[in-house]
Amino acid sequence: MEEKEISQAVISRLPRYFRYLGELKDRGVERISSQDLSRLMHVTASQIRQDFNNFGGFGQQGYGYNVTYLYDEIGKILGLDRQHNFVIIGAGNLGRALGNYMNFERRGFILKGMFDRDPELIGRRVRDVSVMPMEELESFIRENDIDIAVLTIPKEGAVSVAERLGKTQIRAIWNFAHVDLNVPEGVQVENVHLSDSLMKLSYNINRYRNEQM
Amino acid sequence: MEEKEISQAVISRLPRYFRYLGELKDRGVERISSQDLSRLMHVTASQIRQDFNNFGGFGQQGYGYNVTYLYDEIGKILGLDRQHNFVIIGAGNLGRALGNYMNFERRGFILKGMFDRDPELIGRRVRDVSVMPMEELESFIRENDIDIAVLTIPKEGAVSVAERLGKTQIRAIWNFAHVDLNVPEGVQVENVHLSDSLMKLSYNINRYRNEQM
DNA sequence: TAGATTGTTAATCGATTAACAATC
DNA sequence: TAGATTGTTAATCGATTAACAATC
Repeated sequence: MEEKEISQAVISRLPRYFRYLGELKDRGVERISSQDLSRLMHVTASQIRQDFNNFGGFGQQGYGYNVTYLYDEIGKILGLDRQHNFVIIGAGNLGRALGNYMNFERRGFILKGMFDRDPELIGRRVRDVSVMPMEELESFIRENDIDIAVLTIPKEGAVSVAERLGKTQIRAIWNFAHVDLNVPEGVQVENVHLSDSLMKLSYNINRYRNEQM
Repeated sequence: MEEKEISQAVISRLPRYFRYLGELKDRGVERISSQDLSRLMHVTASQIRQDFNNFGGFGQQGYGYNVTYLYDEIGKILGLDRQHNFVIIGAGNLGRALGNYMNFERRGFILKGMFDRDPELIGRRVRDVSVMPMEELESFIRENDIDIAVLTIPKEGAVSVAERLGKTQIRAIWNFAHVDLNVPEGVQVENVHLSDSLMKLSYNINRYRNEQM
């Protein structure tokens, strides 16, 4: 295919484009120019055109972009036209919250199983899956075509579980544990470090306070 | 104080430094050079020194950095030496999960109250606070010295709640709703868009798949 | 003192913005 | 056709990395 690598800065912006285009589509808007979209999203029109052109032109000179077409194309780029089966490892509060979050399913992310090492939680149901013991992790992944593992366990256990996952067919780990994971190349890790995010918030509160003084 | 603005790129890296330094501290390590830290964290030593020097020198030539001192200083920069009182708005699965997450308290973030518009949930207890009705939001914020609001409600309600919050003394919104908020200047918004993060993960899975072909 | 390592300036790299020719 | 707006090249800006003099 010989495509040049797209920078992660661009990728990070795609979900936001996707969201705005989805809203425009729902409102029945048929076409939009990069300038109108730029005003709506508070980014430059130049950046919008550059971003889209990383993937080949989606627009038409003198017309703009067809909303539905662009929405679909970005969806495809993000892989939302495929089904992704996932398991959640860690059936605590956060794991159950994510398991219950229905919107993922709408985007093709299907919860297939949940795991926990706490015997208390085994058998407990979250939507239509029940919590399984950690011993069954590898066989379940193998037999259910799982490609994403969501890690919602404390950081102490996360590193060794990630190591186990690295030996399976899993393609990606969505990591909520507050630790950096080591995985074989080819396994994607996307970190959601909530306390990092909260600290950034805290910095910005205090920065603003100081600027005012 | 006349300080030059620190870029958000630098700020985003501080919590990770803080985490690694905390671990080193716990392991009893007294000093570390930028080079050793760079190997540990897989970033360049140059970046580490540049980052720290944004805030004035924390190190000593020929010696390196004192771990405890550096840890404390970064903590102060992040505002972790102050107490931040917060409320959670939205007592669903995610709101309760965040409310139960004890580690925030260790960093000075104290849960003071929870709110929901669902009468079913009013009075329900999460740790030592109970869920209050939305009508009480403003008075509670005023009377309890709240400076952070955590938004864990569906996107439909989030925009109007953010508007209400903008009129209070609140200094920051930690936004889990999948929508961009409009707030007065001086109110910080830190977004945690989980589905954006999942989409990025999805992109990277498929990118890697394509590269192999 | 000599060696180590920072703080800081300079060079490079990458990402964003501006400009405009191509074209619908 | 004329006007609008993209696709794309060039210019600018900012962030990262390299280099080295200062200094502990």
